[in-house]
Amino acid sequence: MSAGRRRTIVHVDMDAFFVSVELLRRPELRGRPVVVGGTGDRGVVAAASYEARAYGVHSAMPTARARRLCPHAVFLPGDHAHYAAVSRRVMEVFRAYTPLVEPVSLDEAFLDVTGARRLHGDGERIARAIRAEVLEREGLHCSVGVAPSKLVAKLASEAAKPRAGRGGPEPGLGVRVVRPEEVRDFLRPLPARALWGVGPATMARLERLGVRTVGDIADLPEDALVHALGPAAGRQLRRLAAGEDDRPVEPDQPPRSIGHEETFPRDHHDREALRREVARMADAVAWRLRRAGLAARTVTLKVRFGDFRTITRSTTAAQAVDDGPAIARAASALLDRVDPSPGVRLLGVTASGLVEGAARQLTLDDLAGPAPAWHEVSGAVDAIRARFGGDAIGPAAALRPGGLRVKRTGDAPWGPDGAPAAGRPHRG
DNA sequence: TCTGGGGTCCTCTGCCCT
DNA sequence: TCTGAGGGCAGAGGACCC
Repeated sequence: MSAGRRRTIVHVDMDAFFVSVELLRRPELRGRPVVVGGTGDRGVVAAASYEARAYGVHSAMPTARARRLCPHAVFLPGDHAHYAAVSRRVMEVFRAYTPLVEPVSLDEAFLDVTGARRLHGDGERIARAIRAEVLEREGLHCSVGVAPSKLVAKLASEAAKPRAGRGGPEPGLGVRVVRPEEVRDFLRPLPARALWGVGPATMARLERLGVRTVGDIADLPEDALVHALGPAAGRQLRRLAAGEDDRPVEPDQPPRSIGHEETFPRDHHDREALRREVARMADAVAWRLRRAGLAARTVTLKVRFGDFRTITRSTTAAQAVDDGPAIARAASALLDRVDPSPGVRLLGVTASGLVEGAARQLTLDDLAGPAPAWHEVSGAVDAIRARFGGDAIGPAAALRPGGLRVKRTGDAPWGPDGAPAAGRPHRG
């Protein structure tokens, strides 16, 4: 974006999205406290209605605590596939105004409407039109911020949101516009925690410098921030506090990693049981990779112990893969480097170093042994899942107490022991 | 009170290569 | 042949976001 051209960025944030979608299916729950999220002993709240928020329930709170705070709330497990379908339709509404739509999550997106103003009117007009259209088409409310940058547009949409009052939801502005000349005055009184990148750890360091508000950060010398937070974070925070944010709206960002992790109802101490979980998760990750047309070079195993200590172990191979057995082999070898005896609470498998799937085919064709040809097996698995659903088929290793069955060597970048079979790529 | 699951980005360290 | 500097990558961990 050229410096001379003033941008108009819109941030749309759906109000209590998961809960609102559920209420469309179950209108009899309207006006009642509703909580969507993990319903097991170790679950957390994904979304709470404004009626539930009035009792102090909020997202990321352990479900057990939410139950104590609001025992008469309705707890729903959540239906991610359905929310994703609704989200896709909402995003299509946005794209009718501009092709520059960057989804942040299922319920949030940035829009660069700079080039759409001639056709659709100024930012505020576009924001109100989008709100009205989302409500008309999907029956969902959203809050919209309009500003010259992503940071301020996001904070503006937050300022436009409804609030949870004792007597129920209190409506917000719906649309909040922050004009360029208003940016500094808008930012200064906000809590420092409102800035992108300021979480609990950074806030604790800032408090030691006497910082409470965004204005306090803007008034600090850059040296002090760099000393407290490091060069990258310190300088970035100073710029944001001054309202300087030229990050573009970027549609169609390819994923950097695809992973799957699960917290177990009870801690696992047995390596073979964990190996079966690894095989299952590797298969799930591989399926998602193939659906995205991607393959991965790096596999990371994440282990969280009963005391919440979390470690990661990763390995990188020269060739990218997208089949479950190869990813499972790599992750299983990483698992061998971990002592599960203290009790494993969570296990995760993540694929990164992603490349387009076409590059993968070359290497797999080269490396796959005469039998089985795993890309063909994977294709068959995908076809079955497409027809009968994701649970219709899975890796035998995930079911059999006998553990992961290892293929003969030479069939993938990770050998039978899980070590990269083709060596490290040339470096330097 | 007891902490999900999906991610991104940054920093630091060690290693390898030039 | 040895040594140090510097760059780049891998691996690990931390912080953060929704």
